[in-house]
Order: sequence, then structure tokens, then C-alpha cells
Amino acid sequence: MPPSDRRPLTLRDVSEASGVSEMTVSRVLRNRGDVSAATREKVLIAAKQLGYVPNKIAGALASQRVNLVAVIIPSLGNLVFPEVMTGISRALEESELQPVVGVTDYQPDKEEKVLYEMLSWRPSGVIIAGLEHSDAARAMLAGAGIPVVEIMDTDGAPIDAAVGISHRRAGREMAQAILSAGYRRIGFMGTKLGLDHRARKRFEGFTAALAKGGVEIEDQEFYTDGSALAKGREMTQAMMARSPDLDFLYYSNDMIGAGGLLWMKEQGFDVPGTIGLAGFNDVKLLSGLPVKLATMDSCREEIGRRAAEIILSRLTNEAAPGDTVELSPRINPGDTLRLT
Amino acid sequence: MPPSDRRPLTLRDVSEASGVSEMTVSRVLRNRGDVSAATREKVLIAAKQLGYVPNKIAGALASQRVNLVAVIIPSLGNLVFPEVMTGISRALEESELQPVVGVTDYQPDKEEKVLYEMLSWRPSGVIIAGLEHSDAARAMLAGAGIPVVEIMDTDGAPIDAAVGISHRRAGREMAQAILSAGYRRIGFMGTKLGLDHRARKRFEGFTAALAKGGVEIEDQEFYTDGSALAKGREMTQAMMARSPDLDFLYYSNDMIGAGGLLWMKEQGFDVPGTIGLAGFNDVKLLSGLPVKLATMDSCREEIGRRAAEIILSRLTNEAAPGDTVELSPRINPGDTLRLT
DNA sequence: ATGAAAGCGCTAACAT
DNA sequence: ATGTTAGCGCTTTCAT
Repeated sequence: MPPSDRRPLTLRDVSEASGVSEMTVSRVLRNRGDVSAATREKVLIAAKQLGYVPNKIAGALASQRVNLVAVIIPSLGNLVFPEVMTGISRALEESELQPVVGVTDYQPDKEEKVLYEMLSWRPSGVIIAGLEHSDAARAMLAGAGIPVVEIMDTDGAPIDAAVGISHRRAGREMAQAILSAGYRRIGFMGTKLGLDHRARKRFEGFTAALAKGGVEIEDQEFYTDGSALAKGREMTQAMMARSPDLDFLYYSNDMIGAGGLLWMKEQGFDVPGTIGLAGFNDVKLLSGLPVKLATMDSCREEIGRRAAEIILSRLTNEAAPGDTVELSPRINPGDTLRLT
Repeated sequence: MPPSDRRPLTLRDVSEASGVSEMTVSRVLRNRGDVSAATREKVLIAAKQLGYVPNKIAGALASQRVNLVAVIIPSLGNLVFPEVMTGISRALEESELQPVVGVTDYQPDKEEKVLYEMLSWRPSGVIIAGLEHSDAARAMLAGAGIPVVEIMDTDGAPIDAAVGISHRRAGREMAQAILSAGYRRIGFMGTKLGLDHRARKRFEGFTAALAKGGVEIEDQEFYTDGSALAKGREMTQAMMARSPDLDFLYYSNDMIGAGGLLWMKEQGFDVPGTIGLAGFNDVKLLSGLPVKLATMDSCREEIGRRAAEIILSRLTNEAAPGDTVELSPRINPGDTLRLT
């Protein structure tokens, strides 16, 4: 290994070291065009022993192609988004494309900023969580001239394509399952619904379906931050103190549901006999709990995979834009929802 | 909004629309150099209403600066790395720099590939988990001519700088705490130690300290995949069936420890009276459990923050390279370790 | 199968 | 305060 110069190596260095033109070196390094086995060998050896690392900045500028897919999500601490990422990565693995993540913390202004940053790298496509964006963000996405897939949610009109589930329907179906299991006095706990549009839509679907069954939510409580498991405990305890007659608790996510469930079991409640519980997401993490919480699969990995596949197909074929893929989440009754 | 052309907008478009030279447009958009308020205004208006998004590819090539920090970590599903990311993001927030994540899945060959990919974008710095890398990876890092901070671990020689904790010491200190609390018949459960070097080092420190106290591990079990909580349950149950005399269980992470703890409580074990438990990481997620597992803080967010700060200072001052920052994790006895 | 020339969209450096 | 010129390190295109 030569003493590391300050200047990074260029194609020219490899060209000189191997006695082959820059152009041919470039061809070898990208496996494009015909190159004789002999020169190929020479170049590869020279590149390797110089420790040459191509400059994608220059390559991208020259070729006008950037093999990056911008993935814009609200959070990484959430368990659900890492799984979406897994789906995306798997789908992209075989291709040239690479995902790059940006995080918005559920804040529209941050989403706008992150989107702007990412678009300025001229990615080949965008996968972005949710259907709700600021006007500026929508304009950027619409004007970027690249495939855009909005994920997680299908309740609304996508800019280009969408893959997700209907959260309104998810809430509705859970309400129906609860009603037909005979529960009637229902409490709800969840995150503050302001910025989490999907949680809000579930709640709307839930209350609408209850209303159709002549039932109203008896008690509800919202939280903003803190450990979800702990919040679930606290809120559940408070709610049961306030409204001891409740016979079902619907949580906007599995973590707070699990917190509530643990508290219930400790207190000796008869679950799901006298009171039932349900969450949302079907997070694998919790599969080690003594009792399994009723929940609904949010199809996270499949959403990621399908979204990436749409990007890929848009980039090769001229697959028609405008398609929405709505996946169907299943209720998983676990041990906390009476069966009918 | 004009009909979206296929061709993305360039500085030239803004220049023409505003009647100002490209160079001045560039200055306005970057807030550099002196520009009169009047022209500034003109440019900003033109740019906004065209919907111009700068091309960072071109900018980076021209300026030879890329305001990206490559962050290379083993996994995102782990809870610990998202927290490291939080620390990094916070520290970088005020600066021009932006983190970009690459994931290795704990595989050296994938690490090498990801590193190569990231370096080919010529980032301003690298933050990479662990001190163990393939020769090729080490060579790339050493030769990249940019600040490199290896994080999480300080048991070894860094390429450039390092921020982390000594996992050997962590294991040792936990062993000492366990011994001085009077426990003697100790079982260990953890991930297969092959590729998780930090877990291995904790184990080594742990057994070494036990040996110094004349104690040997009585039983041990390793797992590879699956839900950690569930694995913790299963392994604990199996181990207690096999070795009912154990009076302490040390887990290589909090999640399997929590699984074990839940099982123990269900079975009615007297924890920490007849048997103690401890994990590692101090993950906040678990703070809603009925009983708090003894654990040790792995200083994740601070590690991220300090690493990012080192990159920043290297980029401005010529802060001396070669420094290792060793943080001191504290034992948090929770409710599952007798106090002395 | 290989090479030469032109230029991708910006910014550094130097005018003015 | 603003403009002009010359590249950044590659790849495209066209020769040979």
C-alpha cells in the first residue's frame, strides 16, 4: 500500500498505473462494454492495489443517474419502520438501487426539509410514509419527475402510487370484531392524534363502526411521549379507576396495549372474560409475553417490499402510475379477545 | 406552477428567470458572499416559483465537499442503534453535516460492501460500530483521508478515534456486583458470540472476574434468532429445568433478560431473593415492566453525540486524532439484584 | 476492443 | 456587489 496521499485516487491514477486509458478503466470497473480479459486483469489489479474507490459523485453527474431511493419515514425508534426498511432492502437487494433513509419525527416542516435535502441528491425514486404532506412537499414530489410511492396508508389520493392498508377500515374491523364478541363498554387509549394521521384514521373508523352498532366510546385518553409500555400501564390504571365498568380497551398500538395487559394480569383481571384488550401492529417483539394481545397485522415488511417493487418497475418498464395497492390486515385475536 | 418539464431545473433556469448571473444565483442560494438585498429577493422569488431544487451532486463535485457523515451500524431492529442515531443527529443538527446510515447485519463482508459504497460518495467523516473490521475495511478507512470514529467499544486500538465503553470491564463489573451480592451459582444466556464482538467481550470479562472470585459459570446457552423476549423465556425455562440450583442468570441483553424475568415471576420464583437476574443495555422500552431488570447502561445516545462531536471538531480545528473516549456505564440494580 | 473529446451542473478563484 | 473562466472526476458519444 502506498503512503496515503491526501488527494483521493482518481480513475486517472488507475489509468496510469495500469497503462490503460481512463475510458477503458471505467469500462472495466463498471463491467460495461467489451474489454479483453488481459486488460481487464491489468486494470483490476492496479485498482485493487492502489486501493481505488470510485467517485460516485462524479459518476452520477456524468451519467445523470443516481441509484438511490429516498425513504422518508417518521421515526426509527418505532419498531414498525425498521421492518418496512427490511422489506425495502430485500426488494432492492438484487438491483442497483440503494435505500437512503430520512427521518421526520412526525413533523411536517421537518418532512419538507428532509425531502428537499434528499431530492437535491437527485434520487431515482422516493418512498414516503403517509398521504398527508405540506403543499410544498406535494409540489416537490409531483415535480421531481421520479416515481413516488406513498406507503402505510391508502385512505386518500396518492400523488403517484401508494401501498398500504386502510387504517379506517382497520379501525372499523376491529370495532366490528369487538362488538360481535359482545363487548359494549369500550375505552380507547392512544397517542395524541394530531400528527399521527394513521392512528387518527383508525380511531375514526373505530368510532364510526361502533356508532353503527349503537355504541359510543365511554372513556378515552391520549399521551404524547415516554416509554409506551409504561404509559400503557399508567393510562390503563387511571382509566380503570375512572371507569371501572369498561369491558374492552382498544389501544392505538401494541406497546401501550402490552403495558396495559401486563398491569391487568397483575391485578388479576379476567382477560378476556370480563374485559378484553386489543392493540395494533402485531409487533413480533411482544411474542414473548405470557399472554398474547389481540392485534392487527400492519403488513409492514410487505408494504416495504411492494413499494420498492413499484419503484423498480417504474424505472424499467413504463408501468402505469396512479396505482394504489391496498393490503388487507388480519385480526389476530391472541388471548385477549373473546371469540365468537 | 409551470408544467413539469422532464428535465430538472438548473441554476441557469433560475438565472434566466431572474436576470441575474448563475454565479450570483449560486451565492444567494448558499448565503455566501455579498449580495444586495434587491437581487437576493429577485433570485429567491424566481427560485421558489420555479420550484428549483439545487443539485447537490454537481455542487459536491465542484466544491469537493460532501456534507455527509457515513454511519455504519449492524442493525436497526435492535433498539440500541436508533438511540445512537438520535445522539448523532442531535449533535449534527446545528452543523451542515447530515448522517447517512448503512446497515451491516453483523456481517463483515456486508460491512465491507456498505463501507465501500458509502466511501464512494466521499463523505466528510465515518462513524462505524465496533473495532473489528476486515483488513480491506481497515485499509479503506485508514486511506480515506477523513475522520473515522469507531463507536460502542473501546477494547482495542482504533484506526483513528473511538468512543464507547469497555465491554470487558462492563462484564467484569457485573460479575463483581453479582459476587459481592452473594450469588455463586451462575448461568449465562446470550446471542451466539461469533460475530457480536461486544457481547463476546462482556462474556469474557464476566467469566474472568468470576474466575478471580473462584466461581465458574455453571450453565450457558446461546441463541441466534427469533423474538428476544420469547427466546429469553424459552432459554430460561430450559436452563432452570436443567440446572435448578442456579441462583443467578446473566443475560447478554435486556430483551432476553426481560423474557426470562417475566417467566420467573409467573412461576413464582423469589427474585431477587433466591435467584437474581441481570441484563445489559438499560433499554427504556422495558421501563413499563412490572419488575425492573438489573442492567447496565450502555450510554448509547452519549456515544452517538460524542462521536459526531469528534467528527465536527476534526473538520474545523485540526483536533488531534487518536483519542479514545471511554465512557463509564453504571450498574442499575433494578429489582432483580440483591443489594450489598 | 480501445481511445479522444465534450460536457454533466455546479463552485473556486479571479476579475471588474 | 456582480460577472467570467476554468475545472471537479467521471461517462457519453463518436472515432478508430
